[in-house]
Amino acid sequence: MKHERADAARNRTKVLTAAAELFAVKDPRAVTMDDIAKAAGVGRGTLYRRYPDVASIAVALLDEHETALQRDLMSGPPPLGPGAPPAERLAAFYAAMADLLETHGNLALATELGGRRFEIGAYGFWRAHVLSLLREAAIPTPEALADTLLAPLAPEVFKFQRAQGLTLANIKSALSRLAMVVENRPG
Amino acid sequence: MKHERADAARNRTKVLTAAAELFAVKDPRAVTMDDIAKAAGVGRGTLYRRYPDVASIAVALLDEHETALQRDLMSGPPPLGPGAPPAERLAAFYAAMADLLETHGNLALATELGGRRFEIGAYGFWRAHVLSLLREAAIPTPEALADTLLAPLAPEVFKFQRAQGLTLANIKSALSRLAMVVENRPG
DNA sequence: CGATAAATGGACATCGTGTCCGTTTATTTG
DNA sequence: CAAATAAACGGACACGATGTCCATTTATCG
Repeated sequence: MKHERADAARNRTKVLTAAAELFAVKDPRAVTMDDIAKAAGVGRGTLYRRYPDVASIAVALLDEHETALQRDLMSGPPPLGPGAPPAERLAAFYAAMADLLETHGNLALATELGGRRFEIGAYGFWRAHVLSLLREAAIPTPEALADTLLAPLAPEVFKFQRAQGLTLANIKSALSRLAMVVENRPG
Repeated sequence: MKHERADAARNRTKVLTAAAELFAVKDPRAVTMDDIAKAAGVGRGTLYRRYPDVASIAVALLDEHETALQRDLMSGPPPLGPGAPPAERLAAFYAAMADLLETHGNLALATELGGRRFEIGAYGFWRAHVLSLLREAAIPTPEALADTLLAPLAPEVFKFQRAQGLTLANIKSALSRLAMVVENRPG
């Protein structure tokens, strides 16, 4: 494929760094395409050329952190990666996601503007991962449970919990209790 | 207190029925104050006089259904009301909420426009209920778990699951498995 | 039947969106 | 190095929704 033009590349990074700054400083849901264009010193048209909306810019920024976790899930050491029992892997996944939300919560929030939560590629990945854990644990009809178990990881939920005064440890603890549902036990 | 003026009362019902119609027909997130005013045959100013935004109209509509459930939770027969063990009460609550979402999902969706999920009074009620069940079950530091257990009841989650082809029964089944986390078991 | 206060409705100013297109700039080619 | 070409740029524009404001209408009371 052809090389990206120099000015294009320069503007891309200007946009991304400016957007990251904005997301970090103010409420991500209040960040507008106009804001980003202004902050990046770029025209509106230039911005829209690459990104159709604010959420997709946030996705681009968050992506790098998410793919790191995704790699660990697929081929990292246990309990995150393969090798540990499903319940432990789920708990480890929860803990890792909580850390991700703690560090990049604002970004994650911006990612879902307009209720796009389920349309984003990452959600499909997390869902597939949880689903495979449920299958490995021989849970019957795991499809519904996968979404159910993913719901508490919604950025809004995490943000709300933190705003309530709950600590990261509190939340992780609640999530690890949740992870116990994949254990088969006497009915 | 003074009586509500006749025309005011008439317009109130015109607004509410028109809004209910709109929410039922089209995507609730696309319903605008303008739409409702037009459909109700009422001016914008009249609408804003009573309701500050679309979400609050949806709240008014949903309220009646929610309060019925809230009454049953507090003083209805078990397992929904007091008397049954916490795990069963939670499962019953989940089932009732799933039914509510199945019937009034669009309304619930409209209720949370602008990410207001946690600011709405109803959420506080559900949270208090779950919290009391967790306390009764002697779960340590139950605060974080309450929000975690409530997260799968987000209207968007339910809607997504249904859109995926999952049945109401599938979802209820997943939720009742979730309810098992309140059972104390050998660690 | 006024008088009074409440209720109404639409015009207005503002803001964000997404598109369109004339202009500028990087890159390629001779 | 200079002209040619294609890509990228940026701001103007039209649109849609919001929330407010206030002149006018309407219900209610004495």
